[in-house]
Parts: sequence; C-alpha cells; structure tokens
Amino acid sequence: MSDLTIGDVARESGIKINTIRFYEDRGLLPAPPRSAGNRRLYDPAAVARLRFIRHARELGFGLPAIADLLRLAGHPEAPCAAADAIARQQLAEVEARIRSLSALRAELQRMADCGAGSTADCHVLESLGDHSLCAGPHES
Amino acid sequence: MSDLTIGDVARESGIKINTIRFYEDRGLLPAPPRSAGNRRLYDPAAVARLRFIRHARELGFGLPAIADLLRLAGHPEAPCAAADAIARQQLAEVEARIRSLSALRAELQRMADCGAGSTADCHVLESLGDHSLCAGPHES
DNA sequence: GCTTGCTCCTCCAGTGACTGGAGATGTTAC
DNA sequence: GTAACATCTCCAGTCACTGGAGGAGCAAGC
Ligand SMILES: [Zn+2]
Ligand SMILES: [Zn+2]
Ligand SMILES: [Zn+2]
Ligand SMILES: [Zn+2]
Repeated sequence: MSDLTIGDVARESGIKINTIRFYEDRGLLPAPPRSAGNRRLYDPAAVARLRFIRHARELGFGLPAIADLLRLAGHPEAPCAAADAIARQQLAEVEARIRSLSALRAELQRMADCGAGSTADCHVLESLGDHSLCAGPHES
Repeated sequence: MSDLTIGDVARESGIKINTIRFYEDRGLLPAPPRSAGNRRLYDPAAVARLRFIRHARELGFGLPAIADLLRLAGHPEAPCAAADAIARQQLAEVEARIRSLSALRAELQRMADCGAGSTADCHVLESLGDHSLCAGPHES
C-alpha cells in the first residue's frame, strides 16, 4: 500500500534513478520486489538507506566503505569500533588530500603572478617546464 | 643519431611507456618518425615536452588545459595572458577543492569521536543517517 | 644460424562512480 | 483510443591512465 516507485525514492532521496539502479547492481541496495508490470516497488526504509548512502558519498566515502557501514548498521548490538575505524580512515584520507592540495596551491600561487608580456618570458610556462624552480616535490 | 627509443624517453621523463603512447593518441605529443622496424624514434625535445606535461599533471592540470598550454608555449612572441588565465583558473579550482575538503574534515572530525559501545548508539552511523545533525551543506 | 632475453608493437579491458541515451514497454489521464 | 509520461534493460562514454595478451624486432652468446 505504501509502495514507492523508483521515481518517488529518487525524488525523496535526491539520488538519480539511474544511480539507484547502479547502487542496486553494486549491492548497496537490496533488489526490491516488482509489480506485475516489472516496476520496482520500494519500502519507505529504502529512502532512509539511500539518504545514508548519499550523505556518506558527500563526505567522500567510497562505495565499498559505504557497503561496510551499511552492513555494520544492521547489527545494533555489535560494538561500533569497526564503523569508527572507517570514519577515522576517511578523515585521514581527507586530511592527506588537503595537505597535498595546499602544496599545489602554494606552487600555483608562486607561478600565477606573472608580469611578463610574452610567452617567451612567461612565469607560468617557465615554471611548468622546470620543476627545479619549485620549492618541494609534489605527491599525488 | 641522437634518436631516443620510447624506453629512453620514459626513463628520462618519468612517464610510463603506455602513458606516452596515450599522450600521443590524445595529441599532446606529436607522433614521432619510426625506425625500419616500426619503433618510435624521439627527438631529445620530446623529453622536455613530456617533463612539462608531467609537471603540469602533478599540479592538477587536465589534459585539455595542458594541450592549450603547450600550444601557447609554441608561440614565444604572443602575449601570455591566456596561459596566465589557465593557471589562475587551476589555482581557483584547487582553492575550491581545499575549501570543500576542509568542510568535510570538520564534519568527519565531529562524527569520528564516538564514545558509544554499540552500533545502535554510534555517533558515526547516526550522523551519516541524518544530515540535519551537520553544521552546513556539503558541495562536491 | 639459433636461442635467449629484452624491448617494442597494437589492441583491448578495467579502474570509480556514475551519466546519458536508445529502444522497448507499462501506466495514467483525457 | 491515444497521448504523455514513467520505467524497463542494456550499452557507451566520462578521466587519465594501467596492465596484459599476443606478436615481432633486436642484440649477444654459443
Ligand atoms: Zn605569463
Ligand atoms: Zn613542481
Ligand atoms: Zn561508534
Ligand atoms: Zn552532512
């Protein structure tokens, strides 16, 4: 009676229809029952699950990590150390990316203040052609 | 006489052989002449060009932007405003990504200090399930 | 001249996380 | 009945590579 179409859950979760089917294919969302006409019929709980996925994606978690988190969330009595570890690792990765990007920003700032008029003397092109003008190494 | 094999330029530029062929396919590197046995024979200038590409990639430039920069570098008499604009835009993108990641870091820090024992009360899972617990919106 | 081992060739599939489209049905409103 | 819309499956493309299969060139040792 309170069955939702894929369009409904897409609207309510903010996730596109194609992406919902993709998540089902990847095992993040259980395959729902179908109507007589082969349409997916969702439980309202699917919206909460999709919102969880969306929020985790916005925070940068990868799909395998989200699958782990969803599995852990299904065992309310179990200790949450595993979930906490996944979040801490994500935090560490975000911090590493911030450090790396901050180094890039410094290099780009140095080379972007170019007072030359011709490309022959351009600070940007010169710096790109010779990394020894840089302060440190760049790591990906 | 001073012709280099693809292995030579790979070693000297720090770019893998497959990637060099990929850059050739994408038009970043002109297709070099071939030997009688169909091997690519490179000019030493190819090494400089590849080093330029590598450095720009390390700084986060995309391949279309690098193609533009290489084209501009080939006109020494022209004004360098276009090259400077590409660098400034790259700087702006890096800064935007740093801002976005800093917001993510704050959210992750808030949710990662979880003192709960069971997943039922886990701060991580709770926060992921309800974005209204977050301070602000997340933009990609 | 033959084998061994290295380099190189082309082509193709896979990565992550989707996105968009084709072409075929199902459903709803008038 | 028919027009408009929603949904179905499947496939190709995105970005910047990476690695591998299967074949051929090339130098050295015997
Ligand atoms: Zn300049
Ligand atoms: Zn550098
Ligand atoms: Zn916890
Ligand atoms: Zn949030």
